[in-house]
Amino acid sequence: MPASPKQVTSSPETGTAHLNPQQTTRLAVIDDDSGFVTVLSKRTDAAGWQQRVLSSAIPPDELVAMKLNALLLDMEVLGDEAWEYLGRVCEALPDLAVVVCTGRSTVAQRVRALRLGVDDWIGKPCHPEEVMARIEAVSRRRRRRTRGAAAEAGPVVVGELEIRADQFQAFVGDGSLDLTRREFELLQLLADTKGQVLEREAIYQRVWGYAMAHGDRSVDVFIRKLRQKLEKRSPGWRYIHTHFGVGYRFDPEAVGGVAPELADEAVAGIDPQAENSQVVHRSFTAA
Amino acid sequence: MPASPKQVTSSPETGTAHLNPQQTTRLAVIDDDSGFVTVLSKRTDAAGWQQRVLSSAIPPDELVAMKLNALLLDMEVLGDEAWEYLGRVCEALPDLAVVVCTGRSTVAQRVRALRLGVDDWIGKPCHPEEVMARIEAVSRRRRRRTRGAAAEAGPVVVGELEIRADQFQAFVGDGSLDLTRREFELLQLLADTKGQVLEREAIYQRVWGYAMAHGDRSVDVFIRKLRQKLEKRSPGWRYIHTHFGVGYRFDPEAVGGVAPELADEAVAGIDPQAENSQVVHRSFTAA
DNA sequence: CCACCTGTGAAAATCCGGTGAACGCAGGGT
DNA sequence: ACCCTGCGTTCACCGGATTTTCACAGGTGG
Repeated sequence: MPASPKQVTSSPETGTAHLNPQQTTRLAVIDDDSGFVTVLSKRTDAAGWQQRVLSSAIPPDELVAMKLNALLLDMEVLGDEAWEYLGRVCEALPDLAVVVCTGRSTVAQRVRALRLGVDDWIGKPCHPEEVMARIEAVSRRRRRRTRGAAAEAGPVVVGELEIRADQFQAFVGDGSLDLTRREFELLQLLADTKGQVLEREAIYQRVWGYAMAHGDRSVDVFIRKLRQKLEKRSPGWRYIHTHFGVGYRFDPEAVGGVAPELADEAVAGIDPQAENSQVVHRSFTAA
Repeated sequence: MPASPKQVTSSPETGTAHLNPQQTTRLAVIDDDSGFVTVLSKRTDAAGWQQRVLSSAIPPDELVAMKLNALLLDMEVLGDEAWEYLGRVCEALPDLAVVVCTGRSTVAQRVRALRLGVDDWIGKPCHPEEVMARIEAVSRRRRRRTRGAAAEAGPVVVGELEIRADQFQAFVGDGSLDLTRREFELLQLLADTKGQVLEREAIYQRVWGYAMAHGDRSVDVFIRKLRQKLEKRSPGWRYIHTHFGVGYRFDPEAVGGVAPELADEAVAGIDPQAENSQVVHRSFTAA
């Protein structure tokens, strides 16, 4: 019970590329050219990649469930809906590395695909080694980006909080907030963008790794959990502010349990009932 | 007491129909193939990219100083030190998009370059459009991550107003106007089209995201709310002008005892432009 | 002076975000 | 193999914030 560090462990990498630095590549291949697939598989296995081969397109939702890092596909197996499918996939999983490897193509087709969100286009025939190198190159940026921030130097301190990326945990003094992975990732994102108002979609996108479905309230729920844990360890500080109709903003501010001059008001206002919650940020405009 | 928890506001889907002045691409090209460079430049200029052409390698330090987004280079002009140079550049500027565009090459060379940190490798001859599309594709990921869609450029200042897209809010000095989301979007649209007279239908279409029903007065109501909040924080300035029978026009002008001549000037400069000659609003101020 | 428009207030209808709780899944332990 | 527990997702409900809708008053133009 006492602050047992629990954290990480669990949960396989949530798909979010955001916080999975070190992780083997999880690749899905949509192609029916058995020769090509076989040869490629041999290499990827040797490289320790996890791979799944599909002989036809599958809905973006299922791709999400696979928690992939990269997707390699041949336009030919997609048939007529190829473009529309590419568009949907790239939109739903903006963080997924999408590489097309297909036969003959025109400049116009390649440009169209690239503009649609595809990360690279390779013509067949091609060497598996180059395919892998290109997939790595595409994945690299994301990894460097996210990892850079994470493995970063010292712990980040905001307000009374100490966020330790190396522990996937946050502390107040020596007490752990006991955040789950998702909670931690959310907190880290917020802290990284301190002061900015983030829309729910943007938060979801960056923490969960894929597009938020209309009406999903996960972000709200996690914000609540975070607030609870923050309040528990660091009462007297307000960290997460709600911007009605927009999203949330992280900005630590000591809230006054202390406002002597307004004693009466304050005393009256002291309602022990935690219930109040109703944060209501109202930042600027002191008025 | 419930006096006024107020905050920003909301608005569902709608969205964002605004144009986003995406940050321009800053590209450096290291190549001595004048024909290629010329053709490419024509395209990049047309696309609004900022570009610098170099006929030989320059030290990474100088590349840093140029604040580039992308670097396009031909292995041939680098000579013997090509590999070593690529390595240094990729290491020194991890966030720079590095694309090689060169003549014949072997799989081994391409793989080597990609593993070294190069983001893409294109063989010459190639179509400039594809080169651009690939550079965009490489830059895309980083851009998405670093700046959410909203954060774009700095705050916009008009009159006494400061419109901060990253906060979904407008300020006068340090005081927030306390705009709701819809109000903010309306203000943003107006400010973006400063000086133009917008018809109600057009405003509705762009802020609400769908066609305005006949007889809907929402736009009028929101204009009133905006005017109230603007007046409250910035008296002495007139921002929204009514064009009878047409719509509204945003144009900040100091009003009041202070600089009459300025006001005249401004009014005079306005271009009626409405097809109906009749218009000619003349904002009833002066008196 | 007569149609039209636009400015206003306020009531009515919606939308939003905070909550508490139920579900389903997966890992660990027995 | 089975049960227990932690975690992430989904729902339904509720009070409060925001948007729409209305009816009327004041202005504008011809």
